[in-house]
Amino acid sequence: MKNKSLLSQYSIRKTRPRLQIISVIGKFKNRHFSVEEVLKGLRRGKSKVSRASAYRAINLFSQKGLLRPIDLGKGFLLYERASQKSHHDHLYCINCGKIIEFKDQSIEKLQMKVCRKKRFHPKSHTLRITGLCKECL
Amino acid sequence: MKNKSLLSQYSIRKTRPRLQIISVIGKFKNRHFSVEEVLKGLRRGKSKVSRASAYRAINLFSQKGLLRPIDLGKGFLLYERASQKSHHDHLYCINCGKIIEFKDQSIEKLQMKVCRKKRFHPKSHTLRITGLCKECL
DNA sequence: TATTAATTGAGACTGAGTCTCAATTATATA
DNA sequence: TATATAATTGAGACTCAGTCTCAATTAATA
Repeated sequence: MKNKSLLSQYSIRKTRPRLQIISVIGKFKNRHFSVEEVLKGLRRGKSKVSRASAYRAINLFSQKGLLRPIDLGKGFLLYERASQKSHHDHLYCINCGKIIEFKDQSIEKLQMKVCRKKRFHPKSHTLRITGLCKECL
Repeated sequence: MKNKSLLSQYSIRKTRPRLQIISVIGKFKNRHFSVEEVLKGLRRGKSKVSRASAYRAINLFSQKGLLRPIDLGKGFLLYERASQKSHHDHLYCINCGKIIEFKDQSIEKLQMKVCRKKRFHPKSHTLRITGLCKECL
């Protein structure tokens, strides 16, 4: 079973709620999703996982490196499968909500340089550019 | 009166609640503050400004360019006087909560380059590096 | 299979922020 | 200065994401 081995791979104990959550997340493919969307997906599929457990599981998955949280400044977090792509940053269109991903090694390097200069030890960073995508102009 | 002229300067209609809010904000000096902190400051000073009005005023001030919101990913926004310093980004220490500001023109330029490549029209951006400051290691 | 430790569900709770709408107040004009 | 009009306010109910508690359940392990 694919989902079971996915959990062992990340040393996460296998429980029914967690497997159901993984399965819903699988349906999102590459789309970013919120915990509330996962909950809706569970309800649609008749899975009775509590709100508390969904939040707990998704936090755990993020801790363990299976998911990656994305903060678009919307007042709640989105998530994505961490393994599907490596770290990247986001352009976020205020008008249509589109998320454009980008990766820029030179920016990352300059960030490291800033940290060295300030003797700051980075754990993670968020770079989000908000504006209008080409379709929305 | 300094606060009154500050409001006219930004074409903001002068009302008692807004003047009281400006006065509380003045007391924070260069410190970043949340709306709830402003509310506390108002209560301490016996000013009876409603929660709704405080949020409305501070949003308006941000629109008009008097304040600048800062999103440290804490689940609520902080603000700072926009005029006191120009745009900058933040290092945020998870352990002690310290905020270290930095400005890096090369990073800004690379961001613009990314936007041009994606035909994206930036309105604002947030770059936040989270980690441990030198004191907290 | 029994033991032990981790996990779960229900729902109350929190905290930031928004909304409504009648009452108040600021500004523009006469 | 008085008045008309438009903007602003306050009270508190509400929303929404997320957390907490704790008894009951379930997973891993021996």
